[in-house]
Amino acid sequence: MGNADDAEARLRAGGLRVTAPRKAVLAEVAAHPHADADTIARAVRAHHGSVSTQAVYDVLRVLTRRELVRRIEPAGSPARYESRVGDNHHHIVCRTCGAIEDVDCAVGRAPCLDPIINHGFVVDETDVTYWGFCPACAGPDQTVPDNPTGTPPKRRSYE
Amino acid sequence: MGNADDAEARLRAGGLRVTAPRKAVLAEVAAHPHADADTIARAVRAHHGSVSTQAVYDVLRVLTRRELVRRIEPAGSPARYESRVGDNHHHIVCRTCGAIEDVDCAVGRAPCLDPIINHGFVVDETDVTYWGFCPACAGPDQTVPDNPTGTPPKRRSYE
DNA sequence: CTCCTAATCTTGACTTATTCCAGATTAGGT
DNA sequence: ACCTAATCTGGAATAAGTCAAGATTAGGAG
Repeated sequence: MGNADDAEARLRAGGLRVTAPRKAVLAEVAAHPHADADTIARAVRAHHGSVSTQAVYDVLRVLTRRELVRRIEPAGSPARYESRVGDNHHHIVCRTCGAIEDVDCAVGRAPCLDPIINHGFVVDETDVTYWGFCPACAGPDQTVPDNPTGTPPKRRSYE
Repeated sequence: MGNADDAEARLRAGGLRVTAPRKAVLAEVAAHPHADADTIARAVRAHHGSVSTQAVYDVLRVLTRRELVRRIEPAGSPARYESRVGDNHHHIVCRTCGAIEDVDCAVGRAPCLDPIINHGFVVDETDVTYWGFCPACAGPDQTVPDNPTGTPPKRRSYE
């Protein structure tokens, strides 16, 4: 998945100028699904040249608008980015460590759930986020830790 | 709904000390569903005495933990609070003006949707957010405005 | 191939939402 | 009526992201 040439091809396909920061950001988003902007910035600096923080945000914004990446914002977490686009899949988030995994749409194509009462809204997308505990945080017996003192939740401190 | 006496009763029922800021915050959350912390703080100051910003955040945190209010965090928006709790209903959010309405759970009780593939996660809650345009922002003919220049989206600038 | 310009990138300040801290105040059990 | 843990106050700090102004550059026109 996502080497530099692939990134370049996708940028051109999206009608975007091909620049070093864009190739690098797109490649790193593909390499680190569900990473936040800061993680992506550090990965880019590690594997490619230096980039300004602003460039990373600008690039992510453009890629998101052109739908080359998808931005997700789980409650209590900074925005995350992924290069799996176009299928409206959903996410499952660990309350303890913040780990995120993809979940295929439970129902069908986007918008995959129609609200019964729509209050006159025109709905064009449905976000579904599952909350729980990942295998590591739930423990081997799959029981939910009700408060593992000493390991404060990194994400979503409420609830 | 939610006058001061009612708020006091609910605080006691939740095993919490009854204080002026708590009664005031709880009453204002009930009066302004889906308001953010700042809106609630201003409403409290307008209708009750003065309160520190910190007290409002503390109170909202405690009320959330005791499940007297529910905190929701739509992407691109500050956290919102509502006093309708215990039924895991969902929300529909206007991309243009940020208006939020309740939507009854489409399937059943919480967690109302089981992910097909759960990656070993123990899931205990499902968040569903519908995105679209409210009647006012979609226009009387219910068509989606693809970019009403001059009225930049207040919330969720991406996508 | 060279030039030109809109698009893009850089640096650095700023905003928003929220939390942390330390000390003062107070609700409500004894 | 007192005592103390819980709560509230004011102010500083933080995280994530945006804004602004000027420098650089990709890539189409000639």
